[in-house]
Amino acid sequence: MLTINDASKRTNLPVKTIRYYDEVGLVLATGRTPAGYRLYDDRSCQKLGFVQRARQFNFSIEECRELLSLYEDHGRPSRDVKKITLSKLALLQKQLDDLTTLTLELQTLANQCTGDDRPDCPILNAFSAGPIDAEA
Amino acid sequence: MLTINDASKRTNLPVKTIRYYDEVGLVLATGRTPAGYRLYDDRSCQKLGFVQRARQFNFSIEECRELLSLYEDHGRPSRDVKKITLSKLALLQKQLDDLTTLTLELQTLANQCTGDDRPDCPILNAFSAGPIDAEA
DNA sequence: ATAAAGCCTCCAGTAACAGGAGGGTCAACC
DNA sequence: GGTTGACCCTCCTGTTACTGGAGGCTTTAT
Repeated sequence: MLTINDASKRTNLPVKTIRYYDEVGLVLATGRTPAGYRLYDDRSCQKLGFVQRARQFNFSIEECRELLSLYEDHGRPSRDVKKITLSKLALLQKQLDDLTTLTLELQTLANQCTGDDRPDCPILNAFSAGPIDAEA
Repeated sequence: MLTINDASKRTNLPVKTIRYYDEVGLVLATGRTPAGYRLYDDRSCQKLGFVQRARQFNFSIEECRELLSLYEDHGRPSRDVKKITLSKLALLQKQLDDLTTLTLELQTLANQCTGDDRPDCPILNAFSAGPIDAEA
C-alpha cells in the first residue's frame, strides 16, 4: 500500500489532485491508516493514470467518470466507448477550427502592424472597427 | 443615452456581461439615471464592441484592460500593441499544436476501435497503458 | 527530545460570467 | 388611478478543476 505521496510520484499527479479525485469520488483511496492517511494500491494507481491520460485528452471529470465505469466493467461493448470518443472528437475538431481561424486573423493583423513609434495600429483599428478580412 | 438593454442590442453582448464589465471596471457605464439605471453612450458602446472582439481573440479581461488603455491613449506607439499581440500569438500557436496532437491521437484510437459488442477496446487500452503511438 | 517532512481537513481564490431571488421603476392601457 | 408587464437594480450562488494556505496531527530521523 502506498501513501498519497508515493502514489503521486508513481503517477506524476500532484498530491492535491489525487486528494481532489478522492473527494469527488472519481478515484477513491483504497483505504486509510488508523491515523486517517489515505492509502493507494496498484489498482488505484492504474486508475489515476487512466484518468490522467483521459484528462490530457480534454475529457472532463464527469466524462472520465463515465469512461472509468466502462473501463471497470469489462462486459460493456466497445460501441459505448467509441460513441463517447467520437462525440468528443467532434468537439475537438470545432475547437481546432476556431483556434485556427483566430490565429490566422491575429497573424494577419500582426503582419500589418509596423510596430514602431507611430500610434496608428491596424490591430487596434481592427478591434474597434469589426470583423477582420484576412486577405490583405 | 442608451439603457443597458439598448447597449446590449447594439453590441450583441448579454446584459449580464455588460453589467459585469462595469462591475470590474473594464467598461464603465457612462452614467446613471436618478433611479440608478446604467446609461451608455456611443463611445461606451464602441468600447464594448472593442472588448467583445478582443475577447473573441482569446484575450483575457486583464489583457483587454491593457489593450483598451492603449486604444484610449492615441499617443501610444503601435510597438506596444504588437508586442502584446505577438506574445498572445505564441500562446495560441502552442494551444493549436496541443489540440492538433490530441485530435490525431484520439482519431487514431477511434479508427482502431471496432465499436461493436465485444468488450475489448483500443481506446480504453490506450488510456490504461500509456502514451499512444499514432503509427498503427 | 526535537525537528523536519508528511498527512489531514477546511476555507478561499481562480476566469468570466450565468442563473435566480427579492425588490424597485417605468410606460402603457383600461 | 390602478394594474400589468417589461425592465432595471443588487446580492448570492454555482460553474470547472483544481491550487494555495492555515492550523494542527503523525511519522521518521537524528
